[in-house]
Amino acid sequence: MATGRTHRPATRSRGIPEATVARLPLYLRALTALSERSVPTVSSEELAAAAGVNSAKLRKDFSYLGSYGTRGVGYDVEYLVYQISRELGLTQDWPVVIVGIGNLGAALANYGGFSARGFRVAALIDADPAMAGKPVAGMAVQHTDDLEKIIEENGVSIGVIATPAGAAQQVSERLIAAGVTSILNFAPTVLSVPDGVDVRKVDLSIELQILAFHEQRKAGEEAAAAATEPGSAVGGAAPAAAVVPPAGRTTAEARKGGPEGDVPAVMPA
Amino acid sequence: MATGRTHRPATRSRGIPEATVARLPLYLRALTALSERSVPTVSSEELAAAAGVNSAKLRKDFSYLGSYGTRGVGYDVEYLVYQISRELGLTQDWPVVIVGIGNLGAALANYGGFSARGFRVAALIDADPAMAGKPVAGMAVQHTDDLEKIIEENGVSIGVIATPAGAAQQVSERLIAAGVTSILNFAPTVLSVPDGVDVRKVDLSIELQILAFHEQRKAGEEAAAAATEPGSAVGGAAPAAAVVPPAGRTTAEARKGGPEGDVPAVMPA
DNA sequence: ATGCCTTTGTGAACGCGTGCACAAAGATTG
DNA sequence: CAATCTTTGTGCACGCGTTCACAAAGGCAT
Repeated sequence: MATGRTHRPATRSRGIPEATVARLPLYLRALTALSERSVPTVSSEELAAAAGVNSAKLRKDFSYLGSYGTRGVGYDVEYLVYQISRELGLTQDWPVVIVGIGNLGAALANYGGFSARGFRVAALIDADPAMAGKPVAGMAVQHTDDLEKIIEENGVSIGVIATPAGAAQQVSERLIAAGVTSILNFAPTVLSVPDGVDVRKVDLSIELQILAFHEQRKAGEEAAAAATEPGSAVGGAAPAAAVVPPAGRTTAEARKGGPEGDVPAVMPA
Repeated sequence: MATGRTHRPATRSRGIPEATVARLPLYLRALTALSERSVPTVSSEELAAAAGVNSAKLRKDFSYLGSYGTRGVGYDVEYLVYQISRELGLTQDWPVVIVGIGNLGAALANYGGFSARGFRVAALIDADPAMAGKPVAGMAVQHTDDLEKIIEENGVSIGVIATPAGAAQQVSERLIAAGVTSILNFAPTVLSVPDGVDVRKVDLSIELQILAFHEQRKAGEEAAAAATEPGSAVGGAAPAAAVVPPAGRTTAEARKGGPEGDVPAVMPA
């Protein structure tokens, strides 16, 4: 039910897999680019390449939306842009509030991609009285006291939290109480919200830590590979204590402690 | 996200599932908070609640790291902090460069969470000559011309891209050529990188679109529910339906009726 | 020591997502 | 119209991730 049509076979847009939904914006972006270049049609292979996914996956994704392709030809770009936009709800207007106008909040407010697709920054809200009235991205910052009023008057259902971690939970509660049902959280905290409220989080710190993990793993494998020369690989065992300095990256500080295999420093009783 | 890493069966005893890796930073954050409160031990149930996950999942996650718990008691907080930190590679120092010092790049540079855990901003890089030398977050911005030199001299293996979409691919190529093997991409573009390079993307626009999808779905369900009981209007913060007519269907003019035969009807308002 | 109580660690079942491979559908050409 | 070629749509199998449920393990009181 992209909309409220009740007569529609429930199998259509009701059950779109979450993984597919997450890729639709990707397809939409690629399609928009094609559209601007006035490309009339595109094959699943081409579009998949542009979106960085497997073509079979793309076709399956589109099959959840309906049969919008033409065999032997491909997909009509304009038509697909419209269908995906509609499915994602981008044919509507979504007023959004940003709470917490610090460095990040201000950057988000200035971000052009916001208004690009149906999203409109309805208000910027900050708890600091000194911020109130100040113009950010051509818009006066409003004080947290008016949060509820702003939400209700503008019919806001999506809120963006860019406050410090300590304030995030409370802000989310106020947003939700005022009627917000979707939150995009930039604060490094786990928000606990009632059922029916969607939360997506963007966490720089976590992303970096995940990258660091893989980076360390790569360094470990490199070291292990280098060690393959002398004695054969250690088999299924762990990268062992192959604490060989990463090849080619010997600059900077000497990496203390290898990838793994060093002895635990502390082991409490 | 990550592109490469297809080989490597990951069947290794040390092979930690990707999903688990993604949660480790979450656990670490919760554990750090406990540590600061001097809590000595924590049960899987408590920690899981703090991290917002299922306790069985948490125990299984930890089981990949080894048996660090004590039955009947729980996990030693300090010890676990250390183990996870080590596993994530946070006991090392990770110099990072941020490329693209616009609103977002500057916000990232000022973000405290960076230096918090082993990550150190080694340099801020921008293509605008006017930016060169300017201080941002207490650090002079450097020009893109010196990118390669900076990477090599500082042994940088992680790069953050905060440039406009158009510049991102080229920047990534230069970073990779200079030795970077992990990229955190904030630009709204799909980066194509060689195997062995990890890319994680943070895309505000995509997150919002995913939220919009669910928001629309919720509104549709509400409307459908309301339709069952005629009379009651939809309350809440559902945005006004501003349905746009289908874009010009140039090529497939005389196509079969519509998407599913229906023109986007306005929601039962 | 013995028995009870708490909590971990994990076997097993299930569901989701992915990718292969191919038949069917439509365009296109002769 | 028939043959051929291109590309979609999808059945199927596989692997990963999640969750349940429980036996084993350790602490603690008696």
